[in-house]
Amino acid sequence: MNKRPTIKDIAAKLDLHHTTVSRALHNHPDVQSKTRERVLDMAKKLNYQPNILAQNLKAQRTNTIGVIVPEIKHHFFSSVISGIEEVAYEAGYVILLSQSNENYEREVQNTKALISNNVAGLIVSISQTTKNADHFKMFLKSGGALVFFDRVCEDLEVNKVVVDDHSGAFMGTQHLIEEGYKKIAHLGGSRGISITEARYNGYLDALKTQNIKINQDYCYFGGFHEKNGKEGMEFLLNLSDPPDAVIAVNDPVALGAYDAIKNRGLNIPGDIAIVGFSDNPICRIVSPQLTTIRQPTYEMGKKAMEMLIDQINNGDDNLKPRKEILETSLIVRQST
Amino acid sequence: MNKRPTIKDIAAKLDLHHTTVSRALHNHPDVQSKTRERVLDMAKKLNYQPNILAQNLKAQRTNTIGVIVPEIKHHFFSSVISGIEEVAYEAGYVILLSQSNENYEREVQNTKALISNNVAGLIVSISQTTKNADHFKMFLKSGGALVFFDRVCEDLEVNKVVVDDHSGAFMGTQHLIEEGYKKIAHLGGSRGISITEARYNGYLDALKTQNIKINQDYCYFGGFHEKNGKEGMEFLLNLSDPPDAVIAVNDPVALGAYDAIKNRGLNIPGDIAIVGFSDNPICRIVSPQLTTIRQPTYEMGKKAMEMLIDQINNGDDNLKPRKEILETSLIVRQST
DNA sequence: CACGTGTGTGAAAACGTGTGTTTAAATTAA
DNA sequence: TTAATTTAAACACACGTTTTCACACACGTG
Repeated sequence: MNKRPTIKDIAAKLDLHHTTVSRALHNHPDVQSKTRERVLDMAKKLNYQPNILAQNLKAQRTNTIGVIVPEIKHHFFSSVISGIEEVAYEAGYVILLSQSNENYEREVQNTKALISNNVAGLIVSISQTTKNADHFKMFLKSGGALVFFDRVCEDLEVNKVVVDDHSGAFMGTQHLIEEGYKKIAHLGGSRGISITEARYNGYLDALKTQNIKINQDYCYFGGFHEKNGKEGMEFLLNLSDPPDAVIAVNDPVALGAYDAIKNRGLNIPGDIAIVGFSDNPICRIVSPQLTTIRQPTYEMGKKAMEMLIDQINNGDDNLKPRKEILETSLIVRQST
Repeated sequence: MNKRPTIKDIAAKLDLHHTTVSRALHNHPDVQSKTRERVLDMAKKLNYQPNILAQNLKAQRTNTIGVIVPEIKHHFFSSVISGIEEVAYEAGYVILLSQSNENYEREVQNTKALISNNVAGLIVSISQTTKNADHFKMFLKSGGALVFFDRVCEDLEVNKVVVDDHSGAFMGTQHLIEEGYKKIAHLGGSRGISITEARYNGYLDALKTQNIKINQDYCYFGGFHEKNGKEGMEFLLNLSDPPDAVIAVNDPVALGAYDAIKNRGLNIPGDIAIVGFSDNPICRIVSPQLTTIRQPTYEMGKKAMEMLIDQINNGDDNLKPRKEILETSLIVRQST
């Protein structure tokens, strides 16, 4: 259990001052090349690794990025995290990950914990139950760098990365209209969440553009999980005049709808067509393969991290925050 | 951009010494209850959050756990991470996440970065290309706490959490035998990786127990991805006497095999039966639904974190490391 | 010889906390 | 009343690092 060596240990071995060692390790010009070599050799020999804690305390910043997502295990989020980590790695940052489990209190706890850990910045997709942004405001007030992705806090003036939810839902709905479906329903997410509203509006606008009357019974709002989709679809099927097509707020919800439809012995897309949202890998595997709106998840993570790094480096407080909108694309498969 | 308040700020406002503030915040008995209250009030008023960096530097330990996985976006890993995070959160730890992308050099880099960040412990599933454990030995030598999960380093004497891979593959193979399949093949992972070997041996032993001759042509070793499964299955189908059943090293590989089989216009399970390994949610959604060996992924993460915390708290160096083996179960669906 | 100019190194302070020890005041015991 | 004890707060130092400043020495120049 020999402790990690420090620059003082190196200094002692070489009969130098630890200051000199510090300089040697940083290629400071004031240190003789011969001395530098002795230091570097000894550092390697002792397997010296700098104590980042001490470095950070001294420098008053860290190489750590906090990430808060609702649920790690969802493909969408883990894929975004993957993108974040990739860029973070390149840039010498390391990510502190936590999940809110869609729970507001836990999101607040996580935020505080990450702030306490002096993260250089925060990348967040907010939980379904979060209606209040005080914990983020607090972070911003103390000069923190924050980027939201996907589920953003619309009324907070910070950098955001989203996909073009409106246009995605618009495309999906339009596709259904073009395919000749007349009674198009929408399985939405939790009300008040940015993506729920944007996708709902995309759906509405596509119908309006084609002068199709909007039937409020066809607009169901549940949540983002499979079971919400199943419940919603059951509700729709129980209507006296059930829809012949559905566009869902995301793929899990669409697959929940699959369940409900198959349970009734109905056929997709014969009886009911379905469009998902995200292009989860499952889409290609289910039968019939699910038509969906592809979101560039990995790119989203990369973009979010790039924006954050940019913000950290050019900490210009009065810089107008940007909202990066990534394009979605319609992937037509067998379910429509 | 007002800086975060420190105990010194609180002390200055109350005309106290910062150490008194420190003690007040920690309920030290040497501080008057009236003083303590004043301190707590001021702390709340200034929205004081302790600087964990400084605390950790002082205490020579952190509340940070490093996690290294091959790829975050894989359901298996993200689900394990979810379990890790859950227990970590309960215990006041926070996780530093990095991915090796199945690349040995990157795994080494990640390990070093995490060590530099003074993690209290490390939870690792090693990359496909890792044949050398020097980076972990280095960590252990300096007293680090390490737990491996799933893909473990067999020759390192540390805590491990694995599923009973042998018994899982045994069950799966036996199930195929019982269903009457005679020509059972195995699509394995990368040679040398613990789970590859354990599952392969489970397959072999099941055949031996039933006195079924082992055909080396039926044992293909690729990797852990879908494309490896597809390639492997194509190889098997090209044999002069192709198998009538396959047990794969994991679900993605099994699904890759699906691809190859469907491309040939063959029927599952009519022409070829398939058994996967993991019980990825996709299994229930593909058609035909995939028979698989369920691994308790979430529990695996929880268990790994619990073991790690245990090790950190009872830092008994001469404690014999444990190998926790979680039970697998056979989930019979439509593919067999 | 006095001066300035580099050059390589050491000394000290700082980042925010926590702990062991000391001091001053308040309380109790003799 | 004085000494002994308890209490509450302050002080000094440390964690590992970086940085500012100062110093010692060698060198060449006027």
